Order: sequence, then structure tokens, then C-alpha cells
Amino acid sequence: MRIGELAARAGTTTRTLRYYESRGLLPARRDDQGYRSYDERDLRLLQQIRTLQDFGFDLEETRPFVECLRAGHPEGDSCPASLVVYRRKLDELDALIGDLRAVREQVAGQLARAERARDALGAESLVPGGPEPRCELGGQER
Amino acid sequence: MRIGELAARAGTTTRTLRYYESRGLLPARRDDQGYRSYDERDLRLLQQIRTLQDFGFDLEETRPFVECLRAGHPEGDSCPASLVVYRRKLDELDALIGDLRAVREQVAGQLARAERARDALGAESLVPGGPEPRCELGGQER
DNA sequence: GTAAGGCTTGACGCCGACGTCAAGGCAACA
DNA sequence: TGTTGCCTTGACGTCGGCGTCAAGCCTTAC
Repeated sequence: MRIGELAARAGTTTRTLRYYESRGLLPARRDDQGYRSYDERDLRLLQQIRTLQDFGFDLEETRPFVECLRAGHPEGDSCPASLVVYRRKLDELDALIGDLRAVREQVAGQLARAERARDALGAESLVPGGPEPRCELGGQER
Repeated sequence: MRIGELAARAGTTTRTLRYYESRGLLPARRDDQGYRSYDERDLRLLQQIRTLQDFGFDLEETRPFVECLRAGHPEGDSCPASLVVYRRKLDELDALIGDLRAVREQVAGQLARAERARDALGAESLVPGGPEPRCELGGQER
């Protein structure tokens, strides 16, 4: 099969396949026209790469899985190097999720505080002294 | 104060300040030498930007906060446009955290499955028929 | 004959938030 | 007088994973 067919079957583009080849991740044989030639095993490798990419693995992190498959193992994660990547990715995800949750709480707190302040200002306008400067920028207050 | 001092006081770099100015986020006056000149209010604006950046807001998202402060409000989030950004960021964070948690579970599942398979293969080597292909690539098995 | 479609390599574009280098100006200090 | 240190503008580099031309070859269909 040629590059266009492989790309279509994997739901990706020819540009992506050439890029993978340029990175040494998915080398291709050539037919007598000089066209890249792939088989079902290449499709399998490509699917492995795409699955991991969907998980947010970057290209280098997929390499152990691809090499594992190419070495004849039944699954891309049948080799210890792949398990190492899994575990490192789990740690990264846990750290990232933790950071994001902390940020989320910070932002939620800021929002709550700002809304309280706004409501307090709203009450102030019902009181002698009158209101403070209105926002003249950005906010559509219809 | 000049650009170097402001950068140092805000814990950032002169390049960053020039970049913010190029984006129209933090314009500077000029002294008679043509040097950028800042005051304490600019430091306040800059701190607002940096805080939001630390939260993962991109530059454009900080703009309403900066304009709010510049309009004379006591806080960057004293304007409705800023609250809109807060809420949108919360939604984005929730979505992202949800996605990452789903990915985390997927990866954890894959790791568990792969480890079970490895252990099953280990047991197989204690049994007639002998073991299957070993990994010859990548993994340091000491 | 020629147009269409697939393939080739090469190379520049993109995004965001700057880093880094170049060439030069101004001021203070030894 | 020269050196140091701050400032100026301009412009190219970075990172990842491709997108998007450009120019040209090969084959098949009309």
C-alpha cells in the first residue's frame, strides 16, 4: 500500500507519515517507482503511535512502543521500556492534574471574592454617597 | 523607574516588558533620553498580568483585568469582563481536568493489563514449551 | 494530447511567549 | 579616555507537530 492509502486507513495525513519517517519512527520501503510502500504491520505501528498521541504522549515517548512491536512482541507495551513510559506518564498526569486543581480552586476563590465585592458595591449605590466609577471598557452591560 | 528596575521588581525580564508593550498591554511613557519610564501603577498592572499568567491565563485573557485597573477600579477583577474571563477559565479547567483524569485512567488500565500479561509470561517460563521472544531493544534489564 | 490524481523532495509558515544576538547611543566612574 | 552598564530598535531562534505551497515525475482515463 502507498502513503495515501495508509494515511486514509489510519485517519491521518501523508504529511504526518512523512514527518514520522523523518523522525525515524516509521521508516518506509520503496517500490520501483520510488514511492513509499507500507504493509499491514506498518498500519499496526501507526495505530499504536496514534493511540498514544491521543493520550497526550509526545512522539519520542511512543518510540519504545513502536520498537517493541517491531521486535516481534505481541503488544507495544510488552517491553519494560514501554512500562517505564507508562509509569512516568502517570506521574506526570498526577502532577499536572494536581496543579490544575490547585489553580482551579485559586480561580474559583478569586471569582467568589470579586462577586462578593461587586455585590457589596451594588448595595452601596442604595446608600448615601452614591456609586463609584463604572467600567467603561470591555464589558457589554446592554 | 526604567525598564530594568521594573523587570527586576516584578521578577521578570526587560524582554518580556517590551513584548507586553508590543502587544499593547503595557505601554510605556518615555523620558527625555528616549528610555521607557514606568511608575508604581505600572508595577501593579504588571503584577496583575504575572499572577494571571501563573494561573495559565494567556496574555489576551489578562487584558480585561489590566484595562479594568487602568480605568481606575480598585482590583483587576472589579469589572464584569474580568468575571467573564474567570468563569470561562473555570469551565476550561474543569473540562481539561476531566479529560486528563479520563486519560489517566486509560493509561493506568493499560499499565495494569501490560503488567498482568508480563507476569503471565513469567509464569509461562516455568512451564513446558519455554518462554517467548525477549526484548532486545531499549529496556535496561540490568 | 492532456487533464486528473497520486507521488516525490524541499522549504517556509504557524502558534505563544518570549530568549538571544547585533549594532549602536547615553551617562557615570576610574 | 576608556570601560562598564544601562538603554534603544530590529530581527532571527526556540519548541512540536505538523499545514501548506512549489515544482516536477508517473500513470491512467478521456
